[in-house]
Amino acid sequence: MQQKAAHFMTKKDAFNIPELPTGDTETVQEYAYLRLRNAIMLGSIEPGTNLTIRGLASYLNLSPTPVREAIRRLSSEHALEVLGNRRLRIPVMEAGRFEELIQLRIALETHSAERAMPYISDVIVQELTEIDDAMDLAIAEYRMEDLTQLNHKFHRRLYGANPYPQSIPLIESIWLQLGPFQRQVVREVKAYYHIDRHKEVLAALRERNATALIVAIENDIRDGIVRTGREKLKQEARAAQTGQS
Amino acid sequence: MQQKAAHFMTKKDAFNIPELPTGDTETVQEYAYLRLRNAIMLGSIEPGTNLTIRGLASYLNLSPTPVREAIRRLSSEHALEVLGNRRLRIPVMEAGRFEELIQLRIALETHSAERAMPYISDVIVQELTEIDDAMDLAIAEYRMEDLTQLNHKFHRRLYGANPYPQSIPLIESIWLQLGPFQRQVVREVKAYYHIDRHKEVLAALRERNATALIVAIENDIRDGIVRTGREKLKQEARAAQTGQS
DNA sequence: AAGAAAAAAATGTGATATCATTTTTGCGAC
DNA sequence: GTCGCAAAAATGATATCACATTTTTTTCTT
Repeated sequence: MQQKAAHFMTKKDAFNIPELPTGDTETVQEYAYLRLRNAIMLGSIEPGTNLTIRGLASYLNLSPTPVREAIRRLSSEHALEVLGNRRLRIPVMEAGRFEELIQLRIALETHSAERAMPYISDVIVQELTEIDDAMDLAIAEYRMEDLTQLNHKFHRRLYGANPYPQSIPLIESIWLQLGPFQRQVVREVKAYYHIDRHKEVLAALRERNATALIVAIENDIRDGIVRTGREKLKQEARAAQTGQS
Repeated sequence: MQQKAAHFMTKKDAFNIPELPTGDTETVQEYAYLRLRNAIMLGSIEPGTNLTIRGLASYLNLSPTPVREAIRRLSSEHALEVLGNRRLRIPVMEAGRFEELIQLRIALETHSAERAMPYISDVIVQELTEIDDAMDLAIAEYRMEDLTQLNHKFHRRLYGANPYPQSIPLIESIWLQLGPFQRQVVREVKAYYHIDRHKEVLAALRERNATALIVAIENDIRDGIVRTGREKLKQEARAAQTGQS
């Protein structure tokens, strides 16, 4: 079945990398980096797909050099794997890795929220409220890409209240690793419903209550996609066991 | 004064990047990456030094291309900054950043220790004991570079007991950011003495006591260089305030 | 001597060429 | 058909080249 699908699916149309506003990039390397990063985050490149530097370069109409540099950066952030042979791919999620990434995300984000708390001002709470309102709208209109981006913006703004937000790049690396899988889940599982825990986060911030904030952040992460994601991974494991290839 | 020093100090001898066994590298890019990484970690390149891609390339006897890629990776790991103008440098430590990095390190490493605990076996405890013995020897003989490397090896081995050690790359990024400053401290502050908290860590592991392990890890990090580092940063801040340039 | 303008050198970036290695394709034997 | 093998194509890695921009040095003016 898989082979049949691969038969008429050439490399060209195996993925569709969304374009990107070309304005805000200074160098081609950065453009390639941002565009590939965005594509990975949005799940535009199926995990497991074989990629090549030259293939991506010609797809993006660039020379291999800047693409290669973009790939080095993405591989440093664990957004993609550089396999020993001459292949690149977006890592395929595994149950054990998923659990570790979620736990790591909780540890990092609760820590960052706690470290940001002393710097929370009314202005920041207001900004966060506005982002949350935009999220409500995105949910209502089922704009999932926007929802993801707004969610990241919300968290980034919160942790970035700390004047030395050293943890943000690490958190973004985790987001980047979870992104492709999350999008797979959202795409495949129809019965996905969103529980908005940001209201809890905002309440804790308004009260300047650090303990409540930590709990709210943890709930937010857990309710995100964790349950549905676990379910999908269990099903895949079961399928692999019965219908071994 | 600084200018006078810079006068007879050409770019060539502003740093001395240690050589590296050329055997275990497959590509030139990786060699450059490992060698620069090692040099940064060892404090061979003074934070704040102006660097150029071509300068490093000619210093390492390589073409600019692989050096560029190595630098992209290092900049992704926040081991060095790519300044907008055409300059690279190792970031200079600041008090606020130092505090955040230490707190982040504690959060990440206690989390990782806890997540590794269920996978700790007698074999691993034995390996860790051997590394700790080697550290005692290194301290006695005042081999500071070896001590750093063995310390990292100890922690890596511990957290790596977890079959999905997703946190290790993030922790290594923090080490890389703290490394240059730590070496400055060790070099400048003579009255630095080492408190070995690894014995506590090992005791907690033998008892399979997660709570004690977390405390021991936190103590280990705190006792490392934190107090002395804080002191140096305070002194620098004071000096900058009085003798403003 | 000091500052401004001009010339020279250096730098980052990206495309291209080359080479060794790997992957894919084509083709004949069974 | 399918397996094996050789030819062909593709790929990653790196050096080099070209170009625009920036930095540094030199020269000229006052």
